[in-house]
Amino acid sequence: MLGKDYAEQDCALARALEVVGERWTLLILRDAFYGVRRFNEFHAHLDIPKAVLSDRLGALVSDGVLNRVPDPEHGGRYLYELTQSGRELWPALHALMSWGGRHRATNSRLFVHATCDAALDDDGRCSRCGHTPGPDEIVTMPREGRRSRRTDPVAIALRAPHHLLEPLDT
Amino acid sequence: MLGKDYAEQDCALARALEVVGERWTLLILRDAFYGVRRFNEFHAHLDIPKAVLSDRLGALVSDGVLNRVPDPEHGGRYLYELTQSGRELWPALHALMSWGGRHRATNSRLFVHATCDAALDDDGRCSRCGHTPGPDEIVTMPREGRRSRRTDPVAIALRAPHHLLEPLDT
DNA sequence: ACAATGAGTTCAATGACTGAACTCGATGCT
DNA sequence: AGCATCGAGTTCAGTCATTGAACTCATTGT
Repeated sequence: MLGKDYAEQDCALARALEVVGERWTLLILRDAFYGVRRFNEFHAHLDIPKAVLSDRLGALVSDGVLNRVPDPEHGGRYLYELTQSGRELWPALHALMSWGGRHRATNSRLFVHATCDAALDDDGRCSRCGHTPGPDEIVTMPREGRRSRRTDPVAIALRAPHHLLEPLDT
Repeated sequence: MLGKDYAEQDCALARALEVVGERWTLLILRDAFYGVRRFNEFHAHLDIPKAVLSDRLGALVSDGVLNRVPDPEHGGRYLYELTQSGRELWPALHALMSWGGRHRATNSRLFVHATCDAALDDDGRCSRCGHTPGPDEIVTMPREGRRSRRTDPVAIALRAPHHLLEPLDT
């Protein structure tokens, strides 16, 4: 996105969009909430050019939204994990997903409050207890009969219910 | 944004981003919530090239997020107004603004539940009654001592408290 | 020792964004 | 009536971002 800043807009939305407003960035963060942590997993699940993925991950790290940490199991590799500030993007992400699910209906996923086992409403509130859980208390799963047609390891792992933020097993 | 779609992502977020994910689009919608309705007001407040503004407004209209209606006061002119589906983007917009205000603090604005006269929290909930009002029940105003340095008519009109969705008087 | 995999970087071609100049119809002024 | 102005765009050349393919290089796996 040419000129990714909005210098003349002294507005909180413009500042937020300078961080998450570029093409692919919110999809990368969605995957991060789903538990994707490796470069190649992002690449396989997103069909994004590697150069762009590399650029976006770097920007998110320097904006403090992701952390790049050494992979304890493989020397020379790194994992990308959401920081606290990154996790606080969950409400915005969920609101956009809800809107997309309502108005551009495709296979939207279900989000469930783990401790109540009850679905979240469009405002992110648990339909049983009324609280608005953070991502660490949410389980996601495909809706009935709406499995993704993708066949990459991430898409397959996400066919089973999965706790947000927990590393995917691919 | 090259290839603005995300064809291989069968996901509600991708569908939403195909509508609101391009550069400038969410800032245009923010202005629409603030009551901006004319081409030139958008142009003056956003510092966006006219060709891009024209393209974005057209796309939002054909995506059913804005309506283009004849201006009753001026023949040959049109007004852009949020449709119902456009208004339902408010929670997503508010969530992004809250995040920007918290993590990239600049002059974020205040949003108040009109019937309670109490501020909204980061989840968009009224701090007095606990409801999550829609944009038609919200008043926005600058925070103390945080007036925008912009001098266009829209920025000036927004220095006074203003009911969302109501036409700005410029 | 050799091939394969993960995690990138480099590069040419393509497409989007920018700013300035131009158009065209509807008021507004004299 | 005639002229300038303003709103709402369109056109266009130059610049910059995105794409996809090819390349690198270190680390496993066999």
